[in-house]
Amino acid sequence: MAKETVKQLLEPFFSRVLQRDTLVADERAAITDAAGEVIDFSPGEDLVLEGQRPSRSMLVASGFTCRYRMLADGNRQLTAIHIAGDFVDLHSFLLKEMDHSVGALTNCAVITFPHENLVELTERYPHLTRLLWLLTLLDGAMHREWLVGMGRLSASQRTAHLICEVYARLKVVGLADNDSFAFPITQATLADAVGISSVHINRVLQELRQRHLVSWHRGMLDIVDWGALAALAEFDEGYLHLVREPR
Amino acid sequence: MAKETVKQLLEPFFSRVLQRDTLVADERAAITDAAGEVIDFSPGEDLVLEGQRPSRSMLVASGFTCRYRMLADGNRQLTAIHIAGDFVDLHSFLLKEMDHSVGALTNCAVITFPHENLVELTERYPHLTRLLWLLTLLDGAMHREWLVGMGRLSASQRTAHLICEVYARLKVVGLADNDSFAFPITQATLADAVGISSVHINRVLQELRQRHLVSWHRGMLDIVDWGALAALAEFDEGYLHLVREPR
DNA sequence: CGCGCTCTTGACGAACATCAAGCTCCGTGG
DNA sequence: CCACGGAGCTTGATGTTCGTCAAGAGCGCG
Repeated sequence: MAKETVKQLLEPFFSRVLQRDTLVADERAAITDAAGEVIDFSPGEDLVLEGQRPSRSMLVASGFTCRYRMLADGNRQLTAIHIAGDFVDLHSFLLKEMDHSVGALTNCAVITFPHENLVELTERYPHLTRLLWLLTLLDGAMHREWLVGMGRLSASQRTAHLICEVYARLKVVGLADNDSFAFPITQATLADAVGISSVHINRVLQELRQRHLVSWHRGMLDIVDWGALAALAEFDEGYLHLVREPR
Repeated sequence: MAKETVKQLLEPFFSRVLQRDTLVADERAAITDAAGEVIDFSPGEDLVLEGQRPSRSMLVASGFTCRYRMLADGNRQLTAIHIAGDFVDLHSFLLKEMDHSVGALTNCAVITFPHENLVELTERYPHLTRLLWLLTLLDGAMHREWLVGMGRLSASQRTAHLICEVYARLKVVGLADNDSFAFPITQATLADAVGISSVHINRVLQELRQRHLVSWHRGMLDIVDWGALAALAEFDEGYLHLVREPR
């Protein structure tokens, strides 16, 4: 894989990082050099499975992926949705064994980072290490936000919240504008993210449409009334920590 | 605060770390030296509040604490319960602003680590940095586990799961044996952790007692039938990553 | 044209919230 | 020693949210 191509694919990642801190040229180069193979996945394919011990971590260059766990009764629960610029399993670098699976929701391209390269980065670049660490802390912050919603918000509030979050994150990597973005996933997948049945997500979406908060057609999601949507969801983007400062 | 006292208070922390990796003497000393003031808290007091920008992170030496968020309707949702040996806000070192509060559930003692000392640790001790990082990844793993439960398990399953988790974690720091441990919190707090009402947690606990899974009296929790409890909760301690290996 | 996947709808039931009241336990002060 | 008060626990009645089951409609794709 040509280095120029990798640089291109890493653009969303650098956007995400530079939204929170700065990088010197040396650090940028070190990351680019640490990249390995690039892999494509189709919808429904798994990037990595629960129980596996990956020897590399994966960063989404394009498309949507999710972390999920299956339960005894066959139900599925997503714990994260990942977009371009996100590491999906950077934590496996230190946790070693995957405690969940990662699946592709759409066609997507993924950049791999061999763990031995990551070890070297952490040995040589303390500031870069803190930035990689920060990215996993952002995952944790999003987990907490989902957790609060799961425990105390209604199904329509959680659905609204998820839409707000995905929109806010897509904006950072330039994949959303005019209150609109491509969101080509099924209602069943959305239900698994929100923690409700696929029948109920359908009724929730009808409610959100009837209240003129969003419209969602052929994989394009339009936010009709951002203020009302965010108010319903009690959405406050603070937990995304979109502030550039020294880390 | 005498250094010997700090060493003593750090014992649960070292137990936790040494359950997952090894530490050389130099690293152990560096951590001990990085500790600052020790602070005591009473039940109901807050260690740190949402929106604050702490200049130090706190490690629980004894007692129980929790992370929580308040919602518009006055409801509360816990996102973590912390025991001796846990950092409650190590993430604030890099996230800077707290996106949730941390409260004391019982009397507790807390060791502080000024962020400037943590920066120095990360500049000088790459392996130690990875271990601190690992601890925040464990928080993330627990968040995911709670999330799956919130989305797809019943109230009694989630309650059983929480009990299993707390028990497994307390064992690591030597605070549980004979299937029994001190758990001096109110039913209302437990309800806020599980994401249900205080009326319903009461009924759930009655069910768990009647099914001879646990008993809970005067702040002592006894696990009567671990196998059945873990089966009900679909509890598998894998996500706690209790395996010693090089990180 | 027909097949399969996704979306939609209605009827019914289970899980859990809310409201309201009474109870137990335990520390405090007379 | 007992009366008092308050926090936490317990119980019953009732309503809402959401799950499950079952069937059908729309739609893209071969």
